[in-house]
Amino acid sequence: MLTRYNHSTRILIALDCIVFGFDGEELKLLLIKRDFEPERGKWSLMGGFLNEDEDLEVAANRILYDLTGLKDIYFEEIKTFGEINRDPVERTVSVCFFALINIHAHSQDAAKAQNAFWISLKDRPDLIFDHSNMVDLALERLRYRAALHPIGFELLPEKFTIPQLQKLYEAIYDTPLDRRNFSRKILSTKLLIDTGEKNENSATKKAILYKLDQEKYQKQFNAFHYFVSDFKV
Amino acid sequence: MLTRYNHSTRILIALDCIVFGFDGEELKLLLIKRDFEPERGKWSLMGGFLNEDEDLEVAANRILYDLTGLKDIYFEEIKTFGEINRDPVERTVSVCFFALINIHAHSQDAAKAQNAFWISLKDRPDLIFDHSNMVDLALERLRYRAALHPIGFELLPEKFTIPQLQKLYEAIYDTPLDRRNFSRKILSTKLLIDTGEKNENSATKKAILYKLDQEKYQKQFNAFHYFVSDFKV
DNA sequence: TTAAAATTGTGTCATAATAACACGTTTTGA
DNA sequence: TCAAAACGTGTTATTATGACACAATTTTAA
Repeated sequence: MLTRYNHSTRILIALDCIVFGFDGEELKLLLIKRDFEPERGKWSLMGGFLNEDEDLEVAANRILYDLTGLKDIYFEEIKTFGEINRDPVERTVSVCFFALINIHAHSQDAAKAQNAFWISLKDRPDLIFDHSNMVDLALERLRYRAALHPIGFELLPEKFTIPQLQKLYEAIYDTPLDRRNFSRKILSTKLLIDTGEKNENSATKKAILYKLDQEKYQKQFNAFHYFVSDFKV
Repeated sequence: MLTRYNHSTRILIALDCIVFGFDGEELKLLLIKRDFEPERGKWSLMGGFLNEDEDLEVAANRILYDLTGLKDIYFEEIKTFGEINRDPVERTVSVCFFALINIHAHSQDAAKAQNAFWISLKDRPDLIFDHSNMVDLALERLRYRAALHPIGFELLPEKFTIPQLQKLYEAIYDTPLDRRNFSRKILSTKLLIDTGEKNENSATKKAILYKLDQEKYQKQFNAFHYFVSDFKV
């Protein structure tokens, strides 16, 4: 009986995560200002290595927890990056994923401990290694998925208004949307529950606060469509 | 300057591939009857290990070439499987992908050398490790992608008829489709070019043979939609 | 030689979804 | 109290979709 495979190379496995947030106006990334080697002082994605005694999915959750203090974050694997020289220190294969969080609900202490900062997508700096490619792919995938599934809600607080939701979609697709058609389309999904409350922060007419119908969200995850001109990708 | 990462575990990286084919009636898988250890005599996916001096994508192409004798096969990464005990021999992380090929265009010698056989999806045997989960996920992903992008053509010969294309979609989604609406929808994409030839194999009215407009295929890859009841997933 | 059977190509129609656009309401503050 | 800004809902024309009918082609058998 075999106990190991012979003639094969063991390689470091990393995980790198694109964390998206939304501040009400712009889509943002939670990036790390590195105060450790290699590439100290440069910007990178949050990442880590897969441990010997750890499932890949568990490792992803660990890395997200260390960054945000949150558990059960919504995330999707995007792609595994495996070019020979993508990491100049040592051959490393990286499993890349994106996560969506409520920008106001994570731990400031955790972010500080990782030296993490929210950066607008439009202002994003160069990132180390192939991390900029990862962000490009993550944004593309976010647009793809958000057009087909109601994952945008993961970026909003529990209670939100339709105009806030529209601003989110406009940020994701970097395009203006018609207020009236957007409202009709979103309401037709029956995913929103009127909380009876209104947005008291508004300086003009206060918009209705809705929350997500969690049961329908699960059921209709695959039935939701919000095409924005064939994804604009 | 660092030359290696310390305190991290190096792990075997495998690649496993689900190869789909279409015989005109049914969707099929190219599976390996293992004549090597571990799990000799059982069925598995085609796979292999990532080499030290090899890009991940190059490795995928190598594995597909060894199995089919073909280069430039259409394939998509699905997911990286990384549970601790998924391979009982040794901790192995597997990058899983699916490939689409013309069932009649690959090398019989290559298949014979790998002990590979076409098996109908409906008759598929139990597979080793987590390979059955991989096939489940691959089928789901194929349905998802084929509803949004014209990848089904990768499973057909260069020249094909609309009824053949319809049978392919019916096999992918395991559901009957209306002949007239299907034809209208496919022709409206303008992706098909009438070759002027007809299918001489038919015992009744000979259908028009079309070929794919390669230029439009590239351009409209993201604009093609063929929803079948919200993917039925 | 012709009629039946199988299959293909094209057309119609009612309904649903979408995009473009208008109007009235609420709220604050000048 | 009235103007400005933002919100909620409605209308209409166009397009897409699903359900369905009919005529044309080809082989086979009467």
